[in-house]
Amino acid sequence: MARGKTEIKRIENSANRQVTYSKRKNGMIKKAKEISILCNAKVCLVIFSGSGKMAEFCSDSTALPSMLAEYQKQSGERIWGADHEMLNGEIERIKKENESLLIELRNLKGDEIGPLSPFQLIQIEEALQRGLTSVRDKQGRQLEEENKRIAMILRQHQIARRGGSTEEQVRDFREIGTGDRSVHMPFSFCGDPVQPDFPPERN
Amino acid sequence: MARGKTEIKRIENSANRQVTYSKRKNGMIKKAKEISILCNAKVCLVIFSGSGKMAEFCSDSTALPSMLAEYQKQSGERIWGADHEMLNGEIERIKKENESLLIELRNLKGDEIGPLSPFQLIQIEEALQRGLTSVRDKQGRQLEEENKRIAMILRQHQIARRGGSTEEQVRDFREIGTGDRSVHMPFSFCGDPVQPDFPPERN
DNA sequence: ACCTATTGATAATC
DNA sequence: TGATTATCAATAGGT
Repeated sequence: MARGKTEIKRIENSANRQVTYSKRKNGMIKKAKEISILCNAKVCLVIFSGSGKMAEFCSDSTALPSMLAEYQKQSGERIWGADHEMLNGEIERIKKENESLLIELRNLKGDEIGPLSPFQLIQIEEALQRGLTSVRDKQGRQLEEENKRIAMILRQHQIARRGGSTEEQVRDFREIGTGDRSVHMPFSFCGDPVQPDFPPERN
Repeated sequence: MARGKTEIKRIENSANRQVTYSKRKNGMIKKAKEISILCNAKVCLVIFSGSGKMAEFCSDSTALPSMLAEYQKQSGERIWGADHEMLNGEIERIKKENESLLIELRNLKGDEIGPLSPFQLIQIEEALQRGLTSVRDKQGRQLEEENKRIAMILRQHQIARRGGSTEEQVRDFREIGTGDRSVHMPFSFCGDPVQPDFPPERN
């Protein structure tokens, strides 16, 4: 604007462009400050240079979110709309999935089966029966393994007793009963649930 | 800036303030346009007058969302953060809930019980047993009701036969066997699931 | 709104 | 970058 009228067109000289950018950027920020003070206005100014560096002035930075909300309302533009709506949709979807899982789970546990039809009840019954079979089968196999382990340990101790009972081997024996019960405790040691259909020992 | 130096302080005269706002607002928007052209910069300028009316200039309105994302990244400020993060948190929470429900459901169905401890297996077994009891109890009660219904209908037909068998009454009778099976079909008519612990008729 | 004296901004140059 | 300065552009106050 000085030393010759400035045409408003892209400044081709990169250095000049950079300098002009810097000056005008400062000028705009100054003006933004001024108008916000003089006229009691709220201003939000964000500038990105050609190289992507950002500068900003905001008359009340804490109010930026609500300003943007207001902006969105007044301009009708959806700024974060796409993102936001996607998330909301996702939540709805998952919640529904959740709900149906919960219902299925309750039904399997025998709750809220009041409104179910006989046919549905039969399906649930069959599912429960299959589950029970699987679980008991698994318990049976765990039991077998435990029995094998115990048998093996006993055998070792019999051998040890014949060979000469050392301190170490006695300690080994004690560990059987004091280990992590939730993992190593044989099934047959647990309270008194409904017993599986397996004989206590098969081999 | 003209006719006397302007102090940068709130203009108390409302009319003057309004005029100055209007002029400076236009000036700023012009400057914003100019810098965006001259320096190849991206500018987003949003101004709210004291009365809340909005004016804006944005060098590339379609790019506003990504500009705001960039703004958020560079400034570290959370623009839409509160809302957005809340939604994300919600999604995470529900997904976890979902996952655990799914695992529980699978376990009840006898799937993926490989890594479970004997103790866990017992709990599942008990849950299944309880569910089975509930379901069969329910089936038993449904069966009773069905039996009562059938008994009642038969009794009506016996009465009808004594009184004089009309066409309508015969049609009624046929409907018993062709109705919606999933709702009205007595349990005892269904395939051959494991039978409930109830006798076919109690009263 | 328009005008214009004046101030403020800034392009060119160093 | 920063300072200088000749110019141009913006605008305050009046109409």
